[in-house]
Amino acid sequence: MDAMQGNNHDDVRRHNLSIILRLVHRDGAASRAQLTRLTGLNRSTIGALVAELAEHGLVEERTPDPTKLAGRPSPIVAASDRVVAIAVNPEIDAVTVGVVALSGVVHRRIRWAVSSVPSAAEAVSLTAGIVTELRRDLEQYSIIGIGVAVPGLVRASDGLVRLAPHLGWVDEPFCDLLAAATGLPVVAANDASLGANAERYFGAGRGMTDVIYLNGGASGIGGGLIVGGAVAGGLAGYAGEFGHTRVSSGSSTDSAGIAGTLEAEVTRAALLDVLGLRGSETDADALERALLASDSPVVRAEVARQLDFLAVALASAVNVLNPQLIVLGGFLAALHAADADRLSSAVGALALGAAFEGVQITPAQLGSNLLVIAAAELAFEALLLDPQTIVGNISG
Amino acid sequence: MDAMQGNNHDDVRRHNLSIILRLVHRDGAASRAQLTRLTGLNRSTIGALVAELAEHGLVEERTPDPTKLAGRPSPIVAASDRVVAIAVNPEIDAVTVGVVALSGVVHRRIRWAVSSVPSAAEAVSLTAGIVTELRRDLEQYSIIGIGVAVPGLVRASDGLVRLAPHLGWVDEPFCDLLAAATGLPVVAANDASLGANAERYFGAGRGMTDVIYLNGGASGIGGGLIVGGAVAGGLAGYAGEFGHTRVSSGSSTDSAGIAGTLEAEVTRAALLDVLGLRGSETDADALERALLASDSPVVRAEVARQLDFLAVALASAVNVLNPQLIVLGGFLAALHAADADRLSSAVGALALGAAFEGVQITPAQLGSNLLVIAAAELAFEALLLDPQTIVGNISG
DNA sequence: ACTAATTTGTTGAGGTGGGCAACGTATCAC
DNA sequence: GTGATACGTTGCCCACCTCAACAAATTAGT
Repeated sequence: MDAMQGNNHDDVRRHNLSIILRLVHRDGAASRAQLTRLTGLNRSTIGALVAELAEHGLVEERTPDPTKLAGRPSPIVAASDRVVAIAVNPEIDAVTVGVVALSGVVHRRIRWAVSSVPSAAEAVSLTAGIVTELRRDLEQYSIIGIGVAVPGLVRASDGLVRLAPHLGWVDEPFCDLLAAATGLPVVAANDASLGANAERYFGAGRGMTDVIYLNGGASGIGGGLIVGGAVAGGLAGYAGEFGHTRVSSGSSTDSAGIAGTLEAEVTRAALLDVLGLRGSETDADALERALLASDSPVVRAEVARQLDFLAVALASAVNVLNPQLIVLGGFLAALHAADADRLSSAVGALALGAAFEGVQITPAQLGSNLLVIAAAELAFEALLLDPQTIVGNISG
Repeated sequence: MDAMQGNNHDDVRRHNLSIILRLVHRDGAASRAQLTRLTGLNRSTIGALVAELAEHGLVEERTPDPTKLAGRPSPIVAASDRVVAIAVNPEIDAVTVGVVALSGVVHRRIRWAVSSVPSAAEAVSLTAGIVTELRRDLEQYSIIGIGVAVPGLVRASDGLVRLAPHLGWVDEPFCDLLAAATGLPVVAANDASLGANAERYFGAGRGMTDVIYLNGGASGIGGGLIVGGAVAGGLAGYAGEFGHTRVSSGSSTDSAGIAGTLEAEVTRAALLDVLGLRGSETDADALERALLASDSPVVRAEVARQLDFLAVALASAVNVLNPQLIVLGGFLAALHAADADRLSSAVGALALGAAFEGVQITPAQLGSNLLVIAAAELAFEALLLDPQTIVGNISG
């Protein structure tokens, strides 16, 4: 019952600043007049709030757009390009570091390839090096903090990486190490959960409150949930592991050693195999093109097989969560593109009619910027929650 | 983005009144001193807020408990016994109507048996009759409204009963009809979702934020979710249908005609069958006693078979939702009691280690009062959200 | 029993911040 | 130009929370 907190006047101010900053961050620039309508606040209040945000450098006021409407034009309020978060995404073959502005602009994206799977310590020192370099270039920018998208289970309470199977990390305090190395606040979460959130705000699920996101990677299937408008993390932040849902009575096992699961039956490797492609040379787009181009019955059969298994997992999720949107990323997007109708009708046959009513299945939209935007969003969260306090602690 | 609302001063007052009323409603009576600590508000503010709630008759202040502590004793604030909601639960063989006070006391529970499955119109007129009767007895009570727990899918936006398979109701505007017949505000939701909420606040899941609730009834398995501290309804309020999760490749079908689902494999009827019992004569307790008393290998095998299938569904749910508690009601509680260790280890074997860490599986606690409390809670929600406004609209 | 210490209710003053209304200003239409 | 429209700006008001001082009710110690 810790959420049972009383409100005082400071909370009102904080909440109102938070809402305005969120609006211009998530939905893009808006005129002051639009903000008054969206928030229901008085226009004099909006004026004061925007002035305060502008004073802190969080938003900028631009000259009004010509609107062809009568009346005094309203200045455009836009999230700052100079307030940035650093996004980090360690993977088996590279560490990606990005710089994303509060305005949504991706200033930089640096993919630093590594020859062998990086240990946590290596990833920290590599990242810290890149960050030091970046800070020299970003002297007139304000760096809010670092957000890390980890391909594994991250404990929500303290950012400890409990298990990142592909990286071989177990109980690595990546956050604390990186914070110590850079002196910046660091927050981490599961990559797929962050991806779900990013797609919800900036991609295919814009404005939606109940979204299921599944991402198919080279080594497994991860996912994230938006339930009732909030990222569902579960007790410890491990929610969203759709890959280990049982979908068949087969004996092939997944990365966790569990048999008959989605991750065991639906794999990128099997698709590449029937297509005669090499994984290392085939990105998501190439796979999709190859699938669409092929008319081999073997390929079609494998696509159908995988789609039917995917449908089992999705149908269960639809029954349990009654989402309005299912977003598929990675090779699952390619699979979906190969035969969208089959997937949709298979899910429809296995799900309750009412729960599936109005459910859309779409590919992810954010592409290669997804995890950069997603991780930066995590770092921005503290600022969006409390613009006044956070901005006070930043150099400038 | 409709949730992007600004806060003004009225909202502060409303929020603070709401929080205090919620605290004394959900966690029982508390002293003013405790309320100051829990809310973080100033004690003078608490005094004013409690006085306002007391003036409206929503809470009562009692003489302090002897606490053995130094200092001036703090009066106890308790939710009123006289402010009540009416709970309604239509079933195939009866309509149950209850009267529950804001204090949590169940004043009445009337189970009106019917000889044939009631139509929506019959259930409405039956309920309205009982309510009229009750209102005569409850003249000095304030009736907040009516909450209905429906064994089926209820559209969240308007309370339309989309589908209640066992009752044979399709698109029945039960809420509107009952509201017209009684003149009271009526809200409805799925019985299992409401049950999950009630167990969370008043039963096995007290104070928890991520709970999965599954209820085994005579004709199927329903469920509800608490995700991140809120009831997860999904887009239209249909979330929680665990019964149709696929758990086997068998061909037996469930009530929706889908094969190999939890509801098809795990049934009360099959348990009664191996026990040689009649369903109509066996309530949940009797079933549990019979299961515990039996040492027949046939019974043990059936219990094991059903538990293993239940484990498949629960493991998927654990992976996806990372809950802290799984609550089992109805015949699933009996099944759990018959061999709790088998269920727990089977789920553990199929779920990711980290996600299953710390997950408890327990039987439901609220027993026969569950749905009465659950439905009343739904009716109370409007009052708890805005004590000032709602109480103004009530007769007294 | 009396005093000291402790905790809490009560009261009145103070201040923060949003609403409001009047006024000023920038655009469009004619 | 002139009017209409829409919006920013300003000063005042007020709701409501905090704070500090004081009063009240209890326990512990002598």
